[in-house]
Amino acid sequence: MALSHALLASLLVDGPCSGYDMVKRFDEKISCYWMASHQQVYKALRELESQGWVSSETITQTRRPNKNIYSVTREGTEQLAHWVLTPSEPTTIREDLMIKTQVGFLVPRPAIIEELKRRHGIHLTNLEVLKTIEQQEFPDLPSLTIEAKFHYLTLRRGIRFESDWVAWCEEAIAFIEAHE
Amino acid sequence: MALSHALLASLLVDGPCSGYDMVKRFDEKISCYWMASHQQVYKALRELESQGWVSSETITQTRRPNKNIYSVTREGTEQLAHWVLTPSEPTTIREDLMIKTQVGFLVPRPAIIEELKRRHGIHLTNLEVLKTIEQQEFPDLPSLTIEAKFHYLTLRRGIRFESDWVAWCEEAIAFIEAHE
DNA sequence: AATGATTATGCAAAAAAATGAATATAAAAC
DNA sequence: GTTTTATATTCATTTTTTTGCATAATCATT
Repeated sequence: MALSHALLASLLVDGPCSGYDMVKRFDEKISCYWMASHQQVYKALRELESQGWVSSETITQTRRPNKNIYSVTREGTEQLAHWVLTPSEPTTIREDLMIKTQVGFLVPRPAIIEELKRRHGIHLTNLEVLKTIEQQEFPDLPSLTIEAKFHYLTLRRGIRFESDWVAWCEEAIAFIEAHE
Repeated sequence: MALSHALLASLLVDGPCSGYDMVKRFDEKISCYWMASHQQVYKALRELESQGWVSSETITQTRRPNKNIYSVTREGTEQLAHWVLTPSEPTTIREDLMIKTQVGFLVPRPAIIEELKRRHGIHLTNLEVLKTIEQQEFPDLPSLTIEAKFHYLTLRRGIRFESDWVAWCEEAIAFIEAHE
């Protein structure tokens, strides 16, 4: 189950946090290549704790509900390192938009163009966010620690991913509009 | 459930087929942006039939087990067209390799480099297959029917996707090797 | 003073996906 | 001659993900 490994990785790299904070980290989806609902995250953290891979400390708060701060244990770190050494296959692609593109001829041309433009906008926005982070947090690459360099590589993956979507959307829109 | 729509789209674009053939279409993963096991496919086809979105005809064979050939019904086509008109959000990314990259500093440098090279090889192979199809099946773009053009666009998405992975792997390998 | 957003966590059910096992025939490879 | 691969489908179990519901206090806004 890679979700638990994603949680361990985040706790290790970005520091200990509560389930609530973890959900926010996932939602921000920056440098994070996993999505999960809050129900999944809370459950997985409890399971990780019962396995001994994370430990939690309850912070009693008066003005807010109490929160459990989770940290990776030594055993959790070892398990994570072990998992990193196992090969992983490319994730299966499941992309609604590609099915829709395959049968785009079923609907009026403007409808599919509109959807492609909408997607173009989404990916362009994501791209701009990621590029801003790149400029602000990684101004001088050679000086980075090895940890930061690995973090930078995941950011680069995101930038490429979003750029690629933007470029494909533009190609697709132009191609369909050029038909006839 | 987008799996059922993927099945409808394939039956419509690539023609009626059996569950067995459908699994092969999925496995070939060319111009197909969905993955499914044979258990999933057979189940989904039965459900689609009970909904009336596909119909099946049993072909009695003597030298082979009998097979059920599924075709999209008029209602199935309408439903698919209707679904195409609904907006779809980008698929959530769940990529093991990115988690591993995030915490790549936990393992010896050569181990992570090896994994990146392995992934590079996988995507390079995929890319070559897709590029061959592009050249063979789409030599003259302007002359294509609109159906073929939409099909071409999904192929282009695949080519971009694999190219992007190849490029990132190369960038990542070079970047890590340049450290220190 | 009421409304909505934010912080913080949890249970339960349903849907979807992954995994394991099974059947049966026949052609092809070793 | 035996094993492997291909054809063709199904059932059952487990895991994972999604969706809906629930609680409860505080902070900011109208």
